[in-house]
Amino acid sequence: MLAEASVDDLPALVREFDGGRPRWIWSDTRRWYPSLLQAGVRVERCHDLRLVGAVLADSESVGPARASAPDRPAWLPRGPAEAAAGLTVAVVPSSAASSAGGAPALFELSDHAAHPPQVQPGDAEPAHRARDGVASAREVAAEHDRQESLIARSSSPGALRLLLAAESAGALIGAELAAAGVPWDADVHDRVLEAELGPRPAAGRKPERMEVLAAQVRLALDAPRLNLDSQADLLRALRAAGIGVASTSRWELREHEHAAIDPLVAYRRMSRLLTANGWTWLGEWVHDGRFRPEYVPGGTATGRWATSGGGALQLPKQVRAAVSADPGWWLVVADAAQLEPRILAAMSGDRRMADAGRGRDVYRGIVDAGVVETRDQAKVAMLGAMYGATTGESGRLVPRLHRAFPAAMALVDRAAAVGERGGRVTTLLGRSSPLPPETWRAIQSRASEPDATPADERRARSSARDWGRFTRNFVVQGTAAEWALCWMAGLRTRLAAIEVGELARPAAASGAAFQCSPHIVYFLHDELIVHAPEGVVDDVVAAVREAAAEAGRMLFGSFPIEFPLDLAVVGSYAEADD
DNA sequence: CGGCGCGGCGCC
DNA sequence: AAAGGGCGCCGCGCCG
Repeated sequence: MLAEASVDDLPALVREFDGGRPRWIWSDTRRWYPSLLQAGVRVERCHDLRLVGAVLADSESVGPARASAPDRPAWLPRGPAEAAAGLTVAVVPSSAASSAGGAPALFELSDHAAHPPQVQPGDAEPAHRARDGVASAREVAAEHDRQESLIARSSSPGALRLLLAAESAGALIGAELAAAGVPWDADVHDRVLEAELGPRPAAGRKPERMEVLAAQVRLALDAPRLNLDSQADLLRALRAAGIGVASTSRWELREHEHAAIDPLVAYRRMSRLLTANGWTWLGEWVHDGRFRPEYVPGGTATGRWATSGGGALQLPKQVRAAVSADPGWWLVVADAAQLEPRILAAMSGDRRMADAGRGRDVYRGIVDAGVVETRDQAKVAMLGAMYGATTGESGRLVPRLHRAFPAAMALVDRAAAVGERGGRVTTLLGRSSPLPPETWRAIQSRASEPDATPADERRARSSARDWGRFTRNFVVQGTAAEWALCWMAGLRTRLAAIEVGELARPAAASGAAFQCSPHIVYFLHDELIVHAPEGVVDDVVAAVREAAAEAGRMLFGSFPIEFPLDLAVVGSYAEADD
């Protein structure tokens, strides 16, 4: 079935068909979903051809199947920056059709008014197709078939299906987060800024307190015209004053005793707050009591999300007091405690490491097992093992973990070895790392030529180890990202099923699709916040916990691993920060 | 003038 | 107190 419609009809189409629980197939969630949400319409499931195509293009699980399959079509956007526009389609397998194995329904949505087609007479393959992600309904259906075939012929279709469903759910959630927004109290934020920086300065000026600190630094360094914001000038002035630093970073400054250091560090701290999350940021990113950052699901190589504006992934603790629930609503703040060590234990099948975390803090468990003496040592050793530390206290402690947890350490060591050779590594569910860039290969081959110098060899070894640290971390960080996606996707489904009774005060600023029901408002790698009406907070807490337990089972089956949550029901994000 | 790399630093 | 992985954003300063 092929139906033609205008993009403006999409909300009505979705309303009509979503009750049948179809999986909507579309080119790019970022192209289609925001306008649906704006119309107050949510979809339950989707297949994001762009995101799925990106995973399949690299996944080693697909391996041989890819060689005999056609390439991804040129119209399919590659990167998140290339949002598709123009004529394109949504494909809906109706519940009846899919259960009967019949053909899906195709909807071809024209958007000619907004994006007139630029086809010149005689164009075989119009240039705007490749550029804008424009495709016909048949092309979208064909791409879906191609992707399904790759999955079916892969070495682990089940794991890959889970990953790709979670990835697509993540795309829906990313759009929903933007639509709902983080409830933000601009007055609280303003009070934080005044407490830290003093009164708001006039446009183009710095806060008085920063000027005072700058004057102290200039006096102490005997550099009356010094610009503290210029790293080069500052380094020169520090060295001229006899402070032997190689950089102006805070940790290096802190190793010296000088009258300039304290005011300089204080200036830096204030400058950071002012430029990253000051009044300008507040005016640009917070409107009507909501902070709406732009998330980029699947935006990093490991599968973690990125952001393309607003800096949502780096909200400093200083301003988290401004994240506050609407009247009659609460924030349910949950983060997975020591997610990455637990992920490593489970994916490597290391029962002793899993035991160390059962019913307690992982790092405590490592101390209790007699591996190291203090919790801090356990933490730096574990981080060092996952990040590839070779020096310092961390590097010295890692060998103790090798003796205690050989299976877990062998997994990350193997991943590092593959990376050092320039190979790919793959997460539990099948996301593979990118290959190193051409420049990296050039450095390696230079070192193996007969006339290679010791410097060439050093450079090659160093860049090989750099890439090895990346792949070492990739398997753990990437699998942790998969757990987090499954957690969040399961939570989203559960939240949608929670019945909200008579609600005293709808959260109007959350948008038509969310104002009466609990919804996720923030996500940060292993942590999320649900904005929940007073009456259903207990249901939301239970949903958050159940979804975490279910994510563990989906990834690791019956392997005895726990993913405990630190969870708090609070009025303000800052209160969750014990 | 805009683009880009880098240092520094916020988050996990 | 950093180290070792992943990011984004800011200001600076260089380049075309």
